[in-house]
Amino acid sequence: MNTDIRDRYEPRARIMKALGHPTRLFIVDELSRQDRCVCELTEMIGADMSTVSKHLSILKEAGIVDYEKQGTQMNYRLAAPCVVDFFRCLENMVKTNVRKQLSWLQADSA
Amino acid sequence: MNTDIRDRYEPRARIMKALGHPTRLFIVDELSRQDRCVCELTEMIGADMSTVSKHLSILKEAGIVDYEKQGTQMNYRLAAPCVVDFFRCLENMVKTNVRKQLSWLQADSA
DNA sequence: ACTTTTGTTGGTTAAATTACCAAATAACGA
DNA sequence: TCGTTATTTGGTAATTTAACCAACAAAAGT
Repeated sequence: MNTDIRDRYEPRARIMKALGHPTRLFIVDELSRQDRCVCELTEMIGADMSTVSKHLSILKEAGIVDYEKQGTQMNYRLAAPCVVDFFRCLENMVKTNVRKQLSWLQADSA
Repeated sequence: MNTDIRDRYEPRARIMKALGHPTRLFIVDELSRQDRCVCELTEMIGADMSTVSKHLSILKEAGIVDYEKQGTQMNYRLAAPCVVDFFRCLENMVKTNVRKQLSWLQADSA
């Protein structure tokens, strides 16, 4: 692949990739409402804490979240609120996709 | 992992994941300027045409692009222009990340 | 009909991702 | 100091992704 293109788009791709997992998308959504520690997020998500911690480090690495140590807890917060602006676009796309799938189903049964 | 969360966020995550690759990000950027056939994109990207075709099918599956057959060519176009609105946010994040890395480097050398 | 151009699909292989458990680290409180 | 709570890191196995080549399909021109 063209090296220029890779180098130019790779940093942006890394951010998108960080958002490309349901758990991490949930975390961003939740942090847009209020700051949370790892234990709270782990409780909500229902996975191993080490798994959640790794998801958070991916988001941190991408510059999407940041944290602050408070006692024994790590308080995570949204560092790039602009990502949430994109969620409305995503939701519309999901709706469009579902409508499309529905129309395929109806076409098949006809 | 909590099944509800997965089911709720998975469709949105799939769209983000589709955008999480430098080649696909380039394609979206290029299609935001003008429609292109697979051969043109392949030429610009410099990868195997089958590779580019597969990238396009991932973007199509996510509802990000659409195509129209014109003779022997497939003309791809951007189906969800709102994704491009997010690019400015991405660019700012990349800049912030680079600044942060720079400050780490300076802190190390000090 | 035959060839060329344009694209997609299947197969294979290497690399990346994800989840869990176990072990290590750090701050607190008894 | 010792044990507890909160969190990260390392290791491992299963799954997914991505790239190439080869084979197939469709439209166009000769």
